[in-house]
Amino acid sequence: MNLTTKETDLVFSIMADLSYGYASSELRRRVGLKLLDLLDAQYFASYVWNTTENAFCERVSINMSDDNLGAYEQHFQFCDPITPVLQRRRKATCVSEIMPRSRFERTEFFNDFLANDGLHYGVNYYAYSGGTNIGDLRIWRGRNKEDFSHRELDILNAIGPAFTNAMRGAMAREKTTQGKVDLVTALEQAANGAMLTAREKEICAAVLAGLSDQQIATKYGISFTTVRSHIKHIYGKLGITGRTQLLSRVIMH
Amino acid sequence: MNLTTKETDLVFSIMADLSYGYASSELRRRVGLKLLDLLDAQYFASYVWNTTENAFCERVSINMSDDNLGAYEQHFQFCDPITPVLQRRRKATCVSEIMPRSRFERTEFFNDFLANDGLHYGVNYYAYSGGTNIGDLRIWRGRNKEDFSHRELDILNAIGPAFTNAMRGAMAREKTTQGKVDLVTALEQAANGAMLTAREKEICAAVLAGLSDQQIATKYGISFTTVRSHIKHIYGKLGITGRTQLLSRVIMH
DNA sequence: TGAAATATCCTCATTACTGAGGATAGAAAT
DNA sequence: ATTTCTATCCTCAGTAATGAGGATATTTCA
Repeated sequence: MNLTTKETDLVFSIMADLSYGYASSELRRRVGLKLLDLLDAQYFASYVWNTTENAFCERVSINMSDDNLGAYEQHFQFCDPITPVLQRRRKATCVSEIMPRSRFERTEFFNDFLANDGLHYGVNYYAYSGGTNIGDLRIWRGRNKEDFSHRELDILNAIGPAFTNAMRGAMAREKTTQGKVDLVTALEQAANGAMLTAREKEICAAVLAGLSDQQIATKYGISFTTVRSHIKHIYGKLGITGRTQLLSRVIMH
Repeated sequence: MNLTTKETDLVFSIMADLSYGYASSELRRRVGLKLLDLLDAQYFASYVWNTTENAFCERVSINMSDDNLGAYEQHFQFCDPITPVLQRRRKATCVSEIMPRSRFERTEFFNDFLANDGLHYGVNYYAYSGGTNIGDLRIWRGRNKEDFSHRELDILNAIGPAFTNAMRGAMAREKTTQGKVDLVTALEQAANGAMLTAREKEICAAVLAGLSDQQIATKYGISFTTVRSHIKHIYGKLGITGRTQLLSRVIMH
């Protein structure tokens, strides 16, 4: 398989997006836009499977009606004859690979949901991390188009693992409060190691929160000079000479 | 730019390698092998810059003599007229872009080291994470070949960011000092979000490392006022008013 | 090629921080 | 009961950082 100039540009552009460090939703939106162009498709949707609720959440969509997708989330996803099968696949899969076209077009799911928005030919890719579905790519073409070819599936399959990896990274970064908690525990450790008093720890945390000496004084209702005294003691105990060193000291041991 | 069948296969294969989760050295070896094929080159070397020792370490090489590379690590890297310049670039750069061929071929570095192993035309790519060089790709062609073309540089530049991202992930997995890596990735995110330039990211990282403005100036060999300029721009882009706020901004999002 | 972005350098006034020297009152430990 | 620790307050000299105003050369990109 060779790639045309336009395809090469799009593939490289997607690679760049996957490496940039976007948040998971922005990542899916950007990749979706470019995949539509790359695969000559018109409709894109992406969800993240929520294991606790057993449902698809965090919708990202392009060219699809919100009402229809709302209906999918509320109703159709629970009587969807194709997505659970597609979801089990670990590679890009056309709807037509798992259900004959004739039968598919007679389903309620197709007639009342997909066709409602003009979706006729679909291919899905599901990203997995350690057995957990962490996001998907659902690409659809309209009635006037044809089904996806092997070539197009190959392209999607090439991009798939890179997308999975990027989603994994994005979700790891989004795992809430991680940094904050780490900072607090790191501070606690450093403080205990250096025998900081309770008050000194408090001041220390305030410094790390980005407050100026005067702000700290106001916050704790003590005088500026008292704050300075505390900070001087903290520096002495930690063997540092300034607040920026405080951070590197606390974070990097 | 279009890609031939062979090139497409190699690009997709590299993408797969970059997403697989290999250790950093294995990652570089695999990518190196495929890049040689992709760029019609014969020699590959890759190092990771060690900031504490100010030297290139963790060699991975293909088709190059161990003796010669040993000499590079011991001696030539410290009197290398081209690599420090290439290293400062944030994109794939040919040796011929930074030094005229005629002058280059008269250097001791070329005659006693490179030509010794048959290396004539080279292109390098340096991966950066938050101002830190976390790995490189050095690709060389022999005497009987020609210099690398723009097209080949474009290909390498497309793969570059994905390689950087993969290296970042690999090193995060390998690093035991979790905090440091978290800080680096957090910085990377904040920097991307605020559209910081490469140089600004570097300065930003130095500030976070606890260096004073004067120390930063010395470290990068620029004037104190230039550092101040960069920092001023960083504050403007991030909407903050001081370095302690920078800390809380980067750490706590 | 021309515009925009980037990296580099500069001054000057002001503010914030650091280091070194105190003092005092109360709590905790020996 | 005395010492040590802690929290609070103070001055003052010196250093570092900030904000606002530039300038210029190079690189990048449309």
